Order: sequence, then C-alpha cells, then structure tokens
Amino acid sequence: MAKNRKIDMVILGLLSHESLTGYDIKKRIDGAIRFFWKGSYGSIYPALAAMETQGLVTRAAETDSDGGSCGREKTAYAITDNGRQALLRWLNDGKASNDMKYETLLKLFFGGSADIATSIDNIQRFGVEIRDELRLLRVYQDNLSGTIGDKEHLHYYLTVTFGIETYEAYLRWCAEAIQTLTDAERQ
Amino acid sequence: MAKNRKIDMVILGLLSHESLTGYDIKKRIDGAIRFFWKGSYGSIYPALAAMETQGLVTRAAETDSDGGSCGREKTAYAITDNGRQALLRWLNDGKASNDMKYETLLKLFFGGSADIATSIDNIQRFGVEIRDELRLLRVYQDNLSGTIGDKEHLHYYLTVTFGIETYEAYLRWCAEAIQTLTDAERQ
DNA sequence: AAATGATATATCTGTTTGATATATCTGTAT
DNA sequence: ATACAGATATATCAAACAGATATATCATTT
Repeated sequence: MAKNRKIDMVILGLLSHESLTGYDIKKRIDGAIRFFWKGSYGSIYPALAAMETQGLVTRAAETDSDGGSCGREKTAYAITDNGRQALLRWLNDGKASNDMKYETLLKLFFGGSADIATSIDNIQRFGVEIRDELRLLRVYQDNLSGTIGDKEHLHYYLTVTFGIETYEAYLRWCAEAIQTLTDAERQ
Repeated sequence: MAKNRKIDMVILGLLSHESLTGYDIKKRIDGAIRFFWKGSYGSIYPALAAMETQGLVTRAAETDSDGGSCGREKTAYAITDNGRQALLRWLNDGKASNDMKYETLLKLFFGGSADIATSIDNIQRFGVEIRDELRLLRVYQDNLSGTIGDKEHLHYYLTVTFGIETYEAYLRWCAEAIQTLTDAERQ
C-alpha cells in the first residue's frame, strides 16, 4: 500500500486550520513552510485525490466567495476526523527524516577542480540568497512576536527563529569561507 | 533530453579523483557528503549507464584487487575528458538550488495540534541526532586541519566547517526552543 | 563445513519534481 | 466597452529519486 507520502501530512496540517483548494495549499507551502519543506502541484493534487478515497479529507462546500452568480469551478477540501487522527499519529510517532540538498556545498566540495575564484563566486551567490531570505524571516518574526501567547503562533514562531539562527550561522560561515579562500588565492 | 540529474555531478565529482564502482560511489556519498547531499542506488546505477552512453564516463579496467585468479564481477567507472568538462561547466554555471526537507520543523510547525510535550520530545530527538553528527564532523575537522594547505583539502574543510557551524546553531536553537515550550507548558 | 557479515550489482515500486497545458477571473489602461 | 496582462485554478506528464529488496560473491570466523 501507499503510506510513505510525506506531503499528506503537510496537507492535513494545513487543512486542520481551514479548508483549502489545491492551489491554496501550494501557496501556503510556498510561504513560511518553504524554509524547511516544499511541495509541487504534481504531488498535491494526487495526494488530495488519494486521501479523499482514504477518507482523510472531503470536498468542502464550493460556494464562490461572494455568493454571487455561478462562480468558477473550485474544489476546496476539508479535513475529516480520521484525517485529524492521522495527523496526530504522525506528530507523535517519534520519527523524522531531516535532509539537506545544498548544491552550493556540493559545488564547494568538488571546488578543488576549478579556480578558487569560482568557489568564492558560488559562496557569494549563496550569501546573497540567504540575506534576502533572512530579511523575510525577520518580517515574519516581527509579525508574530506580539501573539506568541497563542499556542499555535508560538509553534510558528519557533520555526521562524530556527530559520533566523540557521541563516545567521550561514552568513557568518560565508564571510569566513570567503576570507579563507581569498587568503589561499594570494598564497 | 534529460539533463536535470543532479546526481550526475556528484558522480563526476567523485570520479574526478579515482575510478569507482556504483557501490563505492554510494559509500562515498554516505560519508562526508551526506551532510549536504544524498543519493540512492536507484539513482546511481541508472545515472552511470546514461552517462556511459553520453560518453561522460567509461568502464575502467576490471582487475580484481590482487591480480589473483578469476575475481568476482565488478564494474568500476572512470571519468572521461567530456566528463571533466561537464563537471567544470556545472561548477561555473552560477546556479544552485539549496533545499531543506526537515520533517522535525514540519512537525513543529503543525505542533499546535498536539501536546506541547510532543513538540518538546520531537525537538529533543532532533537534538540527539545533531549532537551525534556534530561529533563526527569534529573528527573530520581534526583529520583535515593539518592539510588545508592543499587546495582540495581546503575545500573539504570548508564544507566541514559549514556543517559544524550550522549544527552548533541548531543545538543553540534546540535549547532555546525547549526552554520556551517548557515555560509555555507551565503557563 | 557451515554460518555470518561485508561487498557488489541491480531492479522495482511508489513518490516527487519541474515543467507545461488549459482555462477562467480580475483589474487596468485605452 | 474592450483588450490585455497577470493572477487564479486545476490537472497531467516525463524524468528523477528514495527506499526497499533480491541475488550473489567473497572473507572470516566457528
């Protein structure tokens, strides 16, 4: 049987707050979640269909937003009780795979085959990206800092501080690594 | 055509130092590389076959180690000049995708649906894993610290310091997050 | 001689990515 | 009004990938 689909839990987690369409789910994943997970339409829509069959989600009422005339086709999904149980089982199963795929580090690992200037350039590009993301994370942090009395917001907040502290460490490393390589370049 | 296979560059990078079998390649990936990339047999063997067709790698001589009698079947691959060029093009193309898939953070993000004790437990498990990995990285660091005058070793060294500084940041965050959640649990 | 565990190659199933196709709706400029 | 750009929405496909498993050989111990 199936049951190795991690995306299921992302979807159930999002639906535990509100009913959403596949498109909405993709937008949520591309928001605050993208710092530690990602998902594509190619996994979201099939997962929704499979979970509907399994009774973990159902199609929610399809009113168009303003109750106006015949709105466009739009399928929102809602979580079921079975879905909530599945989500809780996952939260409590004590297992978690944590994997990076950092192409920048891969390029650095094999950077001995190229010029040192290439490695410096690759690290600099990485640093620019991280700086941009860090700026965004700090906006998230500011927006959340008033409401961490709420249990849910506190959990969001902790994932944001994880991102911030991690990215700050990246930037410190970038500076050191560039310095080290620059020194090596000058012999 | 194909050409979105990132694993190709891992394999070419490894083969640029020495000829290796698919099994050897897997072992290398599970070594120092696993901190920022991973690969499975299901991607390695097909990639080797495809790259042989493309002329990026060739089958190397298949002697059994001691020149003894008829050794067991064993297919080592060597990089070609075209392979080296492909590796260099990749190192210099200025593109890199850097993505995490951290299930622990996902569980924390949706942790509002469970007990705070569950979140604390999930963070603690993460911390234990990271502490173990960090110990290993420090061994790598010690082994390399004498030879960073060598350009290749210097590059390895920088990927190790990336891991160390990142993991140290994780551990600081773990301690803070557990403290925050413990306080919240007590109200 | 038998058992065990490491080495070695390969394949299979299911999942996921990344790209693309199709179409509708909304706001804006002409 | 209308044309258009850009956002919304659903869906699908090929290629890439993970994780598990099957098979077999070799080296070492028992």
